[in-house]
Amino acid sequence: MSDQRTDQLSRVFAALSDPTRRDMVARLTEGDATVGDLAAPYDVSLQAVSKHLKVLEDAGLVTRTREAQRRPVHLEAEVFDLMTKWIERYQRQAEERFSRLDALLDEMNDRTDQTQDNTQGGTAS
Amino acid sequence: MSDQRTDQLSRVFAALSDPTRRDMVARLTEGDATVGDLAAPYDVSLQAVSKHLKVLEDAGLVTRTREAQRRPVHLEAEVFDLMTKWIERYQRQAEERFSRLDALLDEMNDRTDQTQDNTQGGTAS
DNA sequence: CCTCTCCTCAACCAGACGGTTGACAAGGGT
DNA sequence: ACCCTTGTCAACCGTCTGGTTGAGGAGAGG
Repeated sequence: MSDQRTDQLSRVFAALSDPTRRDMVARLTEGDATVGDLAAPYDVSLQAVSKHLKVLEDAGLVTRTREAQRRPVHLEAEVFDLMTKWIERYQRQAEERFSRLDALLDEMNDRTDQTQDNTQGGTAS
Repeated sequence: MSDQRTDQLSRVFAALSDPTRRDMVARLTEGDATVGDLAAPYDVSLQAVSKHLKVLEDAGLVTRTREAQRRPVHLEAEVFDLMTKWIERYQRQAEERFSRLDALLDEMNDRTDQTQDNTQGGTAS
């Protein structure tokens, strides 16, 4: 299948399931940053931050280039589209089904009106 | 422990980071289903599916009601908004920064053209 | 009543995850 | 040359996770 050792979508969702990593992504929307910069706000070791960045990188959310001893981290915002597409798809489907269900219920109400006697003003949702 | 165990956004992302769970959500857009229905396509025990559903429920993506011995599972699509809002916010920010950077680079190019000559003979110390 | 269906709870296990510390590679600054 | 800054790699540790099996609760239906 299209499962290349856990697909990217899974990795993206997993990466963003950590508040610290979400925070880093938020920070990166303001511009590239070094590992040290990103580590500063948090009370964890630099190595931990390095690991977080590896997770983000493996998810394709981030790229790291080389600049002297520093490794500037850059946000790759296109990956967001992957999620948005997935979400929108099922969100839309759920809404469609919802309106179909509404229509169905309306129809059932109509039928009930025809076959059975209806109580007055029964505008049940 | 600042929030209630872990915040909902984290739980939602974590819940959707599993392909099986994403698949279940996809299936639920077509209508409510029982645990057995949901378990059928996968080669795992019913208990495992039950656990998956608990994760989805804790994330607020799903609700389970009671109907005889069965437990129909219902998708709560509103939770998607939580993610979409988060994503869109930073996606937009990243794009804005991108265009600002573009503009800045253009301006820098203009200035370079004015103040300096070309790369030739640049014995810069 | 007893049984069968549908599902959850509890215990357990292997592996992934987030964190730590220690060592060290890479590259300036002096 | 030396050292200091910046960051990664590796090993280790406690916890969470996804899976299993076994036991059992809640109803429908003989």
